[in-house]
Amino acid sequence: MRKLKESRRPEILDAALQVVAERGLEAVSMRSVAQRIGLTPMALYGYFRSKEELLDAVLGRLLEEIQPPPPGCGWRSVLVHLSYEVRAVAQRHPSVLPLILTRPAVSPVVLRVNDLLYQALLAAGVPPAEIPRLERLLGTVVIGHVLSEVSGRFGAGTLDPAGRRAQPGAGELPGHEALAAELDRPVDWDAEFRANVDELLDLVERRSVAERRPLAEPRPLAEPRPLVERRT
Amino acid sequence: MRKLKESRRPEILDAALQVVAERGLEAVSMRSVAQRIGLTPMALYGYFRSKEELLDAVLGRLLEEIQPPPPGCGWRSVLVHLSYEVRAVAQRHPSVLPLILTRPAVSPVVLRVNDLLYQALLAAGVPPAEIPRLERLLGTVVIGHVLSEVSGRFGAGTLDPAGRRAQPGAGELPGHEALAAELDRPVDWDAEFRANVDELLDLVERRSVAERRPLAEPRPLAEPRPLVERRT
DNA sequence: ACCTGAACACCGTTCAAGT
DNA sequence: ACCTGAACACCGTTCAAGT
Repeated sequence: MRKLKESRRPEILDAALQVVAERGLEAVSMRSVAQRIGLTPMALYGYFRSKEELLDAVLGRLLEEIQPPPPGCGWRSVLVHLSYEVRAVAQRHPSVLPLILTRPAVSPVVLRVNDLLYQALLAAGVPPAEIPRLERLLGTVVIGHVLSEVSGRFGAGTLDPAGRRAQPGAGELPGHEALAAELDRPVDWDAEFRANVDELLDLVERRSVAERRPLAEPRPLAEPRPLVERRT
Repeated sequence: MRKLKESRRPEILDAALQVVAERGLEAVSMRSVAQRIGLTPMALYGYFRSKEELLDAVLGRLLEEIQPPPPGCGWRSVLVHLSYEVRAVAQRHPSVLPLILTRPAVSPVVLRVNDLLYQALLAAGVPPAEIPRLERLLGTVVIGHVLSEVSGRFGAGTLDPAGRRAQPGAGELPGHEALAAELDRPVDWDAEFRANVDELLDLVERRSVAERRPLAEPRPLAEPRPLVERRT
């Protein structure tokens, strides 16, 4: 297990992100990434042990874009802020997202975001025994929503709602019929995301019984990244 | 756009599922699936237009394992039942799951499950304007939880909680410290899943104001599949 | 109607070698 | 210390042909 080089890692990750942005996640290959910065595919193996590791690092690189909440926020604003940040990062890099539920995210940034969540739930007065579960539920809802929105599960293909209802093999769909008017309405995803987060935070609030705990001042979530000249 | 053959589709899907079960999702290739039933890779293109289409069909095949709720259930039991069914299917085929959030699921089964959800929410007395969002939220939580559980996001790699806290580059983690006792406890995922579903259904119940609507008797969700002899 | 064979343009990764 | 070149064992898919 050789030691990995560090020097050009950021440059390589940027190249990978460019490939994803321009040609999609499946276009990312050791060959395509290497080519973009004038290297042989094999050169990348000095920096990452495998393609998997490279992709994990790409995901970590994205999460570093998450901004910490502004100082002086209450627990609820902290949670709202972080949810919106995650969604914003996701919308900036839609094609990379499928990685997030497929690969375990163990970068230091994830840990620090989780820590902010824990602190906020403590500050909300949630009993400690309930906090890990509520933190996971919150994360699941935020990530699940964002992923569904960005990668097609909500879209349900190209069929409009009416067409979907009339699909062959579907048979009788009394629920769809009763809700036809609602289902044909276009969806405001921004509003839906806000409503979901809000409702979950109500749920959190209802769980709080204990005495509240003060929130620490937030600090930057990631080290400032080294600057890299791009050769495009 | 040629018409696709039907005859041996079930046989091919079974072969694909066997490959996934034995060697994982990445081992599924036109070559490996074809080989398992004594065909040339090219023969599959008579039944599926591409590997993508084959994988979509595999996902559809899984969803057909979902059992409809027993007759005479109240709306709440219907929703609980369906959540547990989805989780059970997921646990039976863990490696196939990543497909579910990556590919839009438009099989007739999805439609019929959605329809049961709509009917249950109507029966619960939720105002129609709220139902599509709540249905999506429910789906997101169930699928998100199951996926996280099965494909590693909750696992967070091989590090135990204590080891994770001590990771290099993590810095100060006051939230983790305050919750150390809780975080070191092993998690009962069954209980956590039940608690999440329960809490969401409470949330649904709090949304119900209108007069309730009777539930129709549930019917089978999928046609019984044609029998296929396996040649192993 | 259903399937095969050869070919094309790709993959990730190993190993030994080059400066 | 950092990178290259050739090679291996794979991919999905097209096209023309075979029975």
